[in-house]
Amino acid sequence: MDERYTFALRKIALLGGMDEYIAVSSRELGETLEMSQQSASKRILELLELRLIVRDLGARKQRIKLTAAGVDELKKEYNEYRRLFELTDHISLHGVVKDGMGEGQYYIDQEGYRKQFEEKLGFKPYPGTLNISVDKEDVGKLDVIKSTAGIYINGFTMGGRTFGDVIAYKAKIKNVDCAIVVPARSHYVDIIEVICKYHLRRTFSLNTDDRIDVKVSL
Amino acid sequence: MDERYTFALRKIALLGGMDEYIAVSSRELGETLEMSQQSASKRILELLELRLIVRDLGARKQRIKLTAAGVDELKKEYNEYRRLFELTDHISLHGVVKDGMGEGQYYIDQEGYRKQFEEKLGFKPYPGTLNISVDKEDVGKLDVIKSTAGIYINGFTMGGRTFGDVIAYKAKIKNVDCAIVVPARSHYVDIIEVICKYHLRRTFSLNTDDRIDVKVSL
DNA sequence: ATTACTAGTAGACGAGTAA
DNA sequence: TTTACTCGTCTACTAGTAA
Repeated sequence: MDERYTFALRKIALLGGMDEYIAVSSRELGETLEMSQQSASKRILELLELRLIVRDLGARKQRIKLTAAGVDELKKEYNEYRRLFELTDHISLHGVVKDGMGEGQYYIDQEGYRKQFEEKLGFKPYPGTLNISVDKEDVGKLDVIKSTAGIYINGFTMGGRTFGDVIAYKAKIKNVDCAIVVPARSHYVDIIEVICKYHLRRTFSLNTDDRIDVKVSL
Repeated sequence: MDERYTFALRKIALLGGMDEYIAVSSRELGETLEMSQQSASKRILELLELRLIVRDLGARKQRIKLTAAGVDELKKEYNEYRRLFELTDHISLHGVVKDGMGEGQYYIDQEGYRKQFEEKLGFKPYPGTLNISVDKEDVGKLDVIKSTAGIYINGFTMGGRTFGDVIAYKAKIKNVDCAIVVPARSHYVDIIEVICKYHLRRTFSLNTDDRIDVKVSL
């Protein structure tokens, strides 16, 4: 991907073209890209050809918008910047305590997981998980966390029931060692489950909807 | 700034050249930039000329590193991406309560600031500021906040003493309206001052080093 | 191996202009 | 006003090669 294209995409996005169609003449785009109207017009044609933008060529003024592919290009570059500026040795997730349905305990208690947690994490988890609803603005950080290695916990079958692979990431809540656990094959999640040697709710006197921070190690 | 340069800077940074000197031959750089050895060599000379990188030209292999100016260029672009992907209608700053030296009160009490606060923010600030040491990982967000408009508070001279321009940004702490205040011509800061109608320390029973979140509106 | 010069060239750009 | 064609220029690139 030529940086000329991502540059143009970024500037179009900054003009608002990521969410909806925006009216931008080739002259205007030329100004923001610091090039002539002719070159900007050509750039638009190139981006259209690459299917990075779509256009609604009205009578007076064209309206353009990034396609999903165009947004993906920008996300790719954004993630490069995150690697440069955000990742130190941990990522902080902010959120609020939520009620689990008790299914956390059911999973943790499974011998197939339990043994691996002890072996690979170095602590015997308290039976039950602390559920945290991650702030909307921090949900993207989960992608970054998932792009790192983590500790692979193999799934198993037990009495005809299948328990999938999960990945654990070592973490801390106020200096207490714990781990967040996510399904290996998971889509979008905004609730994380935290396991710990201690009963976290009791240890920190947490109530539902209390704010809490989790520092995930990388 | 030509996107060709920031592209090269970003790739060098991803190779580790943001923190320390890295050994990269012009051939290698050419590979990562998808260009010839000759062009990569030229690009390096250009970046050197612009003082965006520095070089230690050893006998066998050159070692290069981004300068502060080079890192700033990347930060600028990073902030553009943050605006695209992170910013909804607010930015959350996380940090801990710190002791001010009482100078907050001294400034707030100045009639020159006081009147403008009341007029432009819509509340009469409690005399005194809450100082918050922003988490290291959130300090970068201050740049993003500063890149937005904010509410300009003009400086003034009073008894031979000059009080500089400051910028206020409306914010909330746990749903209580407040504002963060930063000097208009400020360098790097990691402590923010919060003003509010109420005495925040008392209202929220805050002690020094307590964790706290501030939601800055955009 | 390196880095980086010179020379030649492909292509990106802008001016002029049509629709 | 728009968008976008053709065409001439100029520049950013690569190949060849020196040090």
